[in-house]
Amino acid sequence: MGEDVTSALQERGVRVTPQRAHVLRMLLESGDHLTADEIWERTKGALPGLELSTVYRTLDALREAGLVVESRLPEGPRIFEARVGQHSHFLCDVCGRIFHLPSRVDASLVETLEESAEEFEVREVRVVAVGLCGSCARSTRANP
Amino acid sequence: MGEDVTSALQERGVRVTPQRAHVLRMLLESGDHLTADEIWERTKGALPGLELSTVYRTLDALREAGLVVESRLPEGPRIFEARVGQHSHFLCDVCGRIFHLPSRVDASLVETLEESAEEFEVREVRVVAVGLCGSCARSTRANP
DNA sequence: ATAATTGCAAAAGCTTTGCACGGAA
DNA sequence: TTCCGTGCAAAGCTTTTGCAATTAT
Repeated sequence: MGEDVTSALQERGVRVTPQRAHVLRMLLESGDHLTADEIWERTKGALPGLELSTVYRTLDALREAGLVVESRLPEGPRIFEARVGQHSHFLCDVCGRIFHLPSRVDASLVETLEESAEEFEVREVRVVAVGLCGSCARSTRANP
Repeated sequence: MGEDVTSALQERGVRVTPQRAHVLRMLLESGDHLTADEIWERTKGALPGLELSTVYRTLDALREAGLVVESRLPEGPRIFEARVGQHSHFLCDVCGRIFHLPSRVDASLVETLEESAEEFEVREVRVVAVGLCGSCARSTRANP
């Protein structure tokens, strides 16, 4: 598994350092959307003396290499995740959890955009939908 | 025209102050997407001693009243605009200009989302598309 | 050997907050 | 009159940067 991370970095022409390998592996294994600070908290145990500024530089490098994606929600600091192929998010108002929209939804959104916004050459679409997730909707109906 | 701004504020139960009236009128008249700092620069002439912190508090009040909308692009500070009914944006990579997507595009996006993301109750959708606007696309083709 | 990366420390940028005074309702 | 909004000053949080030592290739 550590091998995978190392070769992923090498293939992208990114110099392999313990910091980059740990951060990337943690993001891949957790599958979470995390702030730089949270990533720091979760990796500094394994990397004595790791600095938050190094986390930011590491994330920059991973993002440039296409291994990590960064997003901004309506509030709060930036969040980072391992790249998984699509980037649209659903943010639950109540529990604060972040979901990926199913990729077919993502695809339809891009399609819709490209069909109707002929003036523009779309390179990238970032969607953040906000509302109630399934479980919060159910518990809201149960305890109104 | 100043009357309109004043009554818009009153109708929403917002106390009318010169700061709030000027900021709202400027946003309405310009139709621009502006950072707090830019709003400050554009209104301080008419409002001697206006503080940037007051601009932020003013924008908070106007946003809570539903008169102003705030967005975050992939980079840079938040931007604010007078509420116009839809909020999806297209950001040109080259010239940096921000466009509103046609509202039918907005509507299709929400529709697409609600049809396909049945798990979620969507309350709000924020879209930022990034790419080339019409005029930048044309000049790129002209000077490659 | 060479160039890139890190730790450390400091600063920069954006935004919020506490308090006392002045202004709107 | 009563409460809210503002100016002013300070702090807070997130992110970036300079530099010397260290490390990957």
